[in-house]
Amino acid sequence: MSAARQPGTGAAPLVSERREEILALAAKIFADKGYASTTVREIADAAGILSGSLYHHFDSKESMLDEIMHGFLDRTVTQYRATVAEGGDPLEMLRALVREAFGSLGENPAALAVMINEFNFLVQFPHFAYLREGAEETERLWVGVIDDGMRAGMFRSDIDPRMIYRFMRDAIWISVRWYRPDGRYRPEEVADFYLELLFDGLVAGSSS
Amino acid sequence: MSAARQPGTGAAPLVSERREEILALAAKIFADKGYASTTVREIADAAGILSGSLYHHFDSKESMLDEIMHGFLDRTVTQYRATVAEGGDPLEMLRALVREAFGSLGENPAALAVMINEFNFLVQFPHFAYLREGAEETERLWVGVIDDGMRAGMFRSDIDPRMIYRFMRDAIWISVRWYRPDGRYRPEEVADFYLELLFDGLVAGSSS
DNA sequence: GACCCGACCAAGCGCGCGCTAGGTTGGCCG
DNA sequence: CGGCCAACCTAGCGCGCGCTTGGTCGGGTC
Repeated sequence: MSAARQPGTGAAPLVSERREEILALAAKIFADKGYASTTVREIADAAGILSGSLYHHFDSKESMLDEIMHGFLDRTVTQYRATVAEGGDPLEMLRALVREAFGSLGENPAALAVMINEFNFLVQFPHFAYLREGAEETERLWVGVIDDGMRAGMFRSDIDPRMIYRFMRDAIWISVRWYRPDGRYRPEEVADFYLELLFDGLVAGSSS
Repeated sequence: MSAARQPGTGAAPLVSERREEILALAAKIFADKGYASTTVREIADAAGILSGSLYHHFDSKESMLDEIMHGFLDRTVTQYRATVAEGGDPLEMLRALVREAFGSLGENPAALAVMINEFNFLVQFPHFAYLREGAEETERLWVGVIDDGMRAGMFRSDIDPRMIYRFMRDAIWISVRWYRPDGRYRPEEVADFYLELLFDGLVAGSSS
C-alpha cells in the first residue's frame, strides 16, 4: 500500500516516526482490550489527537492491525529460517528456537499478544491468509528440527512431533499473558527454565 | 439473577431446555468469533428466532457470557477440588488433574475456548471478579500438588512450581485451539502424550 | 515573501449495534 | 370452552462506531 517516501534530497525517516509511534500505541491497546473492543477514538486519545486524524497516517483500523501482524510475523519467521539454515545439532537448534520465541516476549510483547489473541479469528478471512502461511512455515521449521532430533536418536520418538511442537508453541507464546517484564525473571531465564522442563521432564532423577 | 422456576405441580425442566439450547449456540459463536465480534442477531439467527426474542430468555448479551463462564468455572473448580481432596500420591494426583483438564476439551470445548479467549480482557472488570477467584483457586490446588511432589522428592525442585503450573496450564488449555474432536486422537490420548512428555522429558533415554 | 506539505482539527454522516415495548400464537390445564 | 403463559414476532429507538470532507497551522525551502 504505502511506499517509503523519499524527500527531494538527503536522508529522512523512511516512514514517519509519528506513524510508528501511533502503531506501537495501537498494538498496546489491541493487546489489552482485543481488536474488536478497541475504538479508533481510544487509539487517537492515546496519541493525543482526534480520531479523524488517524486517517492521515492509516487507511483504516484494519490496516493498522495488518501492519502489526505482518511485521511481527515477518520478523519471527525470518529469524527461525536463519536459525534453521545455520544447521547443527538438533538439540542445540531447538534450544535456539525456544530462546528466540521467548525473545519476542521481551522485544515486542504487544505484537505477540495481538498475534495470539486474534490469530484464530482472523485466519478465516481471505485477507489474512498470510497468517496461516506464516504459521505453517513456522510449524514446518520447528517440526523439521524435532524430526531430525528423533531420527538422530536424541529425542524420544513415541509422540507425534507435530503434537510436541504445538505443546511447546502454546506454552511458550501464551506466557505473554502472565509474563511481566518488571517481574523477577528475565525472558532468557524463563526460556532456560522451560528448556530444562521440556528436555529432562518434571520427574526427579531423570537424565543428563 | 434468574432463579429456577418451579411450576405449580409435578416435575418440569428446572430451567427451560430452549434456553440451554440457545446458550450452547451462543457459546459456539462466542468461541468462533470472539464475544465482542458476535452480534445478538447472529445468535438469534442460529437459534432461528429474531434478535429481540433473545431477551425473553436472557437479560442481556453479557448475561449469556456470564452464565457460560460461571458454569464452566464452577464445574472445573469443583472437579479439581474433589480430586485434591481425595489425596494420594502427588504424581498420581497431578496425572488426574491433567486428565481432567484435557477432559473439558471433550465435554465443553466451546465454553473452554470462550474462557481462554476472553479471560484476560474480562478479568479487569469488577463484575467478572469471580474469574480471577476461580483462576486463583485452580492455581492454588495445582501448585499445592506440585509442591507436595517436590517435598516428597518426586518432582524436580529447581524450577518455580508456579511457573511449572503455568507452562502446564497453557499447553493443556490452549490445545482447544488445535484439537479436533473428529481427528485421530481422543482427549485421553492427548492427555497421556502430554503427561509422558511432561514427566519424562523430550530427551531420549531419560528415566522411568 | 510565496509556496509547499505533513500533521492535525472541526464537524458530522450513515450504519449496525444492543436493546425495548407491546402484540400474537399455540399448547396445556381445569 | 376459557384463561394462562412461555415463546416468539413487529417495529423501531438511540447510541457509538469507523470513517469522510474540507479547513488550519507552522516549519522548511528557494
